[in-house]
Amino acid sequence: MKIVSWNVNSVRARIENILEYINDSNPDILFLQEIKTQNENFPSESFAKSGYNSYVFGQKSYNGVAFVSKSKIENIKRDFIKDKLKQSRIITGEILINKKKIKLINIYVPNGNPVDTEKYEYKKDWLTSFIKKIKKELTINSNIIISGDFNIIPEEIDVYDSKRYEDDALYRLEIRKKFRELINYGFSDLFRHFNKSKHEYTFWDYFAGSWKKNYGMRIDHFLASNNLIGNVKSITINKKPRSKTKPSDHTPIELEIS
DNA sequence: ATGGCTGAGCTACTCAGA
Repeated sequence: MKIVSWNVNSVRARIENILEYINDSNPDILFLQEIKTQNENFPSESFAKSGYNSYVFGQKSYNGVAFVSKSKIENIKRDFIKDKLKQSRIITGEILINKKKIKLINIYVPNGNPVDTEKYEYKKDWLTSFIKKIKKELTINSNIIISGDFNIIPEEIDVYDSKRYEDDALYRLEIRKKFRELINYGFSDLFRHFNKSKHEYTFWDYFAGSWKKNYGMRIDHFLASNNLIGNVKSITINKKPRSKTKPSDHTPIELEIS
């Protein structure tokens, strides 16, 4: 089974690119973030034509997450945590892989910049609530996949110039510690697990020729509960969609699991 | 090496992203 996570930076502005990606890559499930639209304007019909069901937690203009899936996803929920600002940032569901019930958690973590504002506090609080809920969730179901745009650069090798980001909400030590805390509850950062020293990125700014210069960062992640690592066939960052015209600033990360 | 792109909502310009 191929599961893909992609911050598309507007599902409507990106629909042609996404459909082309689906046609090329044939994913079973897409975790989308930053769909930037309300449920009623989500292009479910376009995905249906390609054979996919849509499960949407939208919001006007900003944020928004969705699952797009060939098979049905059960037990869809949009209230995994109580979001203080009522932003649409998490959708969860359940699937069966090899008769194992797997909890799917699709997240779009707040950016948090600039750091001396309430935006940063919101990010910290959000992560605190999320981690607390995950800890609780592990007592119910030990098979969990968390994926999405974490807006966290886990380590120095995950950004082209870490010095520049030391006081940035994506790389501040305090934020990276939250990521470590989550991992320490029993998850693996799958890309890093299978690529111990690779410098690969999932995001490049639109401006200043960032893509051409490879000034990127790895902020989109697949976390799997440790008991699922043996089921992972591959984890790949697919840079092709970032090179297309009218691209998202993020590129898909692809998980093969059986 | 910051905000010089980009998108939404709206239809002039702000807000947001990272």
